[in-house]
Amino acid sequence: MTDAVTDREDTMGAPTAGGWPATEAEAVAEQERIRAAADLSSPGPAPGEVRRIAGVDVTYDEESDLLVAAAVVLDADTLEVVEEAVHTGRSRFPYVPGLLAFRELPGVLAVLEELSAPPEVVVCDGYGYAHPRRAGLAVHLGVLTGLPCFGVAKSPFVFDHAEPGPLRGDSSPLLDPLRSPPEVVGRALRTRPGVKPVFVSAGHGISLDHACAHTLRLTPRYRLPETTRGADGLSRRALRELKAGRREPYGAAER
DNA sequence: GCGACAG
DNA sequence: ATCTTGTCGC
Repeated sequence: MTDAVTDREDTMGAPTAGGWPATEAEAVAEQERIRAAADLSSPGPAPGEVRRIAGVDVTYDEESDLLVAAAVVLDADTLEVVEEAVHTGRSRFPYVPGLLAFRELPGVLAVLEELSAPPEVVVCDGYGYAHPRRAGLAVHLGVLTGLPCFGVAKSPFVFDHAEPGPLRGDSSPLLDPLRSPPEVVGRALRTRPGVKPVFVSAGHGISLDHACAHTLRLTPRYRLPETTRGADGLSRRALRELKAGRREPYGAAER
């Protein structure tokens, strides 16, 4: 009776504000415009040319429909936290593979506004150019903000890659198998020896080489960049506190 | 038609 | 994404 697409649209909820897409078709059309506006040729800032580098992430609560977006700005040299911000909102778009940006960006844009000054580079939790329409989260955020952005994802999504060498810094091309010949869209990068690689792709205003260099600078101890770890931790913490605060003190919640 | 599918 | 304890190892 209904296919998967219809089911997803049925879960999208109330009409959205600010011209945000209300359907998957609108979102796809918007991605075509985003792709056309992306800067994929600038080398952008290299490590050492940057002071403030930020990570952004969003955590969701299924039942309440609430979300918390977090931004953590690090000193690019020392990796110390220099600023943090959170923003609470409500989900405007469901998770649909290939349309993640429409779920995450309202919160991310809002939390970036909370910062005292814009960061010089933003690291996204997901993909950039490595996307079916070359318009992943990091591309989209970069186009909307004008900030250099790149993506570091934890899983290969729809792309292919050979196993990188075992050492930190080893990498292999991330390939889109749906193009002939397969196009290089990113890199599987080993950030810790013997540990599963991360998947880096350029977004906007920064090259893949620089994105990988930043990623290695941000991973002195763990697989994932400190920016991502910081933003993920902060958003989870903030959502947990928010839920605790909304609950009645003695479990007298239902009414 | 079916499975896969960033977070 | 989220549900979840302990456990092995540097």
